[in-house]
Amino acid sequence: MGRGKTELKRIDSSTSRRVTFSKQMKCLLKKAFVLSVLCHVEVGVIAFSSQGKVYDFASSCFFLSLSHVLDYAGFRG
Amino acid sequence: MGRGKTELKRIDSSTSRRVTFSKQMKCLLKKAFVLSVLCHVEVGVIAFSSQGKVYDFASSCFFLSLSHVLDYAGFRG
DNA sequence: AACTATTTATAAGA
DNA sequence: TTCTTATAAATAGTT
Repeated sequence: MGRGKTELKRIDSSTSRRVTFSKQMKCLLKKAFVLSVLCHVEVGVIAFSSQGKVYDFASSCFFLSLSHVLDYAGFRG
Repeated sequence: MGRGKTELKRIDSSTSRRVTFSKQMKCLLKKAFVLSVLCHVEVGVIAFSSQGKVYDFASSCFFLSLSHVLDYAGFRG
């Protein structure tokens, strides 16, 4: 989106990649939230940035927190 | 988006709710995929429709499949 | 299940 | 860099 289509490939510049991640991650979480409300469904999103920071959204306590689920299941580190 | 802003509340009509879910879910999964490629990060999305159907995306085998992770962790049914 | 007017997201630019 | 803006993408209501 924005000024000109972009290729579907890893962004080379680490600075651009971080900026894009920050912007798109925010919107992804928002969209998951909106979807869960409008359609009354359970939605969970989780992502790990290259810095190892976790970003997540879970629509209800059913998921507790997806990151916690992953911890519980031993799927991180 | 679309013709007129919508309220951030559950869509009453079950038909509209299903149509909206189908449309938005598709885009949510696409956005997660695009984010994972552009920014080279691990992303996972999972949702359960009111019909109990699972929709998910996982950027790599690190997640295996989020739905499998949840099964493994005993977080479904 | 396609279309389209409008909103939302965002890539570049300032 | 934080804000702006032109453009792409998503989408609500319509056909």
